[in-house]
Amino acid sequence: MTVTAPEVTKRRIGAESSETRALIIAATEMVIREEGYSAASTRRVALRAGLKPSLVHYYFPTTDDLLLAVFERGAAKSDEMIEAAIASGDPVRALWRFFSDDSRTALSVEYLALAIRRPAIRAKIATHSDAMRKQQVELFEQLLGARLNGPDGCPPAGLSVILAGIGRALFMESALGVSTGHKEATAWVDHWLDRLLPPTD
Amino acid sequence: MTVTAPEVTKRRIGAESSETRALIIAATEMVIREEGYSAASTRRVALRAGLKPSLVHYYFPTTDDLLLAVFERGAAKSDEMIEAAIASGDPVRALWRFFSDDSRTALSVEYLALAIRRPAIRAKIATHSDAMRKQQVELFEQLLGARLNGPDGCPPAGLSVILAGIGRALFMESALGVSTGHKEATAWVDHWLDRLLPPTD
DNA sequence: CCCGATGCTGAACACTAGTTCAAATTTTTT
DNA sequence: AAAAAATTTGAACTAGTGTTCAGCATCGGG
Repeated sequence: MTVTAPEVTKRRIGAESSETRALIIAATEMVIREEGYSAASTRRVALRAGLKPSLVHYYFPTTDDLLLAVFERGAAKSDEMIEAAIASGDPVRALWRFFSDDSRTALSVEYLALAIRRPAIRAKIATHSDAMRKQQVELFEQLLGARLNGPDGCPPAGLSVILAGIGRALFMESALGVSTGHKEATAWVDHWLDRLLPPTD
Repeated sequence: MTVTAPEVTKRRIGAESSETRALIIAATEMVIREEGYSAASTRRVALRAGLKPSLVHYYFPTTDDLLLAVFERGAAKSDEMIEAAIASGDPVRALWRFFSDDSRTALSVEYLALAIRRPAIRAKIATHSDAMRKQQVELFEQLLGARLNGPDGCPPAGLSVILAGIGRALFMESALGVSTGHKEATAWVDHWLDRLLPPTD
């Protein structure tokens, strides 16, 4: 007999499919949205979800496990939105709308902050960011190919960085309460996109 | 007798001019640089400076007081750098270099994060950001006035938002470990500035 | 009907943080 | 040198966090 697995006396963990588990993830996302990632402690999350802290740890042994799960869910949602944008009639502008969407950007900024301080999570977020960018590069290449080398042109990869960067800047400054120049920056992006990709009207 | 001031039995606070005070501020900035603003606790700062926690509180009754002082010092330094950029022969590119300077951007991103979660500090940071922007708008107006309305043009306020935004994006993504498209974005900015403001060579 | 798997709870431990304050120490003033 | 003022320290209190774990509850199948 004997043999079997040399399991290290694993602790019990709640099922992936559990409703409670989903509830915890949702509550965590809310907390992050409302109070920032640094408020996303297992205890606060528990309070928010109306559960006991130890139950949170039953589903997510460590806080990193929880945050990772939350990010994964968020990333999946964001991927869906991008897919939808790409599938739309005007993918570039849809993408720009995606980048300047406050609610999404709020989370993505929190994840970024999270990544910088949580090594365990950084890799996953970095990989996802990079994959998103590459996907966009391909899209831009197909869509704008010829035009990108014109005098107003911009390599696809640069375009992606620039749109994402401006979108994030607008959001972060708004959160701070600064908005000088935002109208102008937005108008410029619109204008630029119009030259790059004349509206088909 | 009596009368005098209705002082609320104020606690004693260390002198503004104290060396220890300066040391504490410097240590705090280091901690923020190396471990992020969330690591800037009075106790960690004390450890870092080789002092006792209570001494930190002698100079800065609350953590917000400390962070505010640190920000003020940082803002002053940043103002100096901007003044230097403006006084240089090529202010716009000097400013862009300022925005893409890693070491400065690192701090400014931390301050931004700080502001979003520390109401007591938000106002000061917001005011400073706005003042910086307005100063730049003026500069761009004087410098680029005519050209800004051309087909490639951009209102000065927009230009400031865009350069700051792209600079921050490049930094944050680098910190994360993502760099796809960075070369291209940087090259595009350089190219754009060249069209807007031909190098005087 | 019992039994094991699964879900959940309470209590506890170790640790970090902010803050206060009386007392000790050092420096400055007189 | 005595007195006053400024600086520094030690110890403590409060509060929050991550995490563990033994055990209670429940529930579906054998």
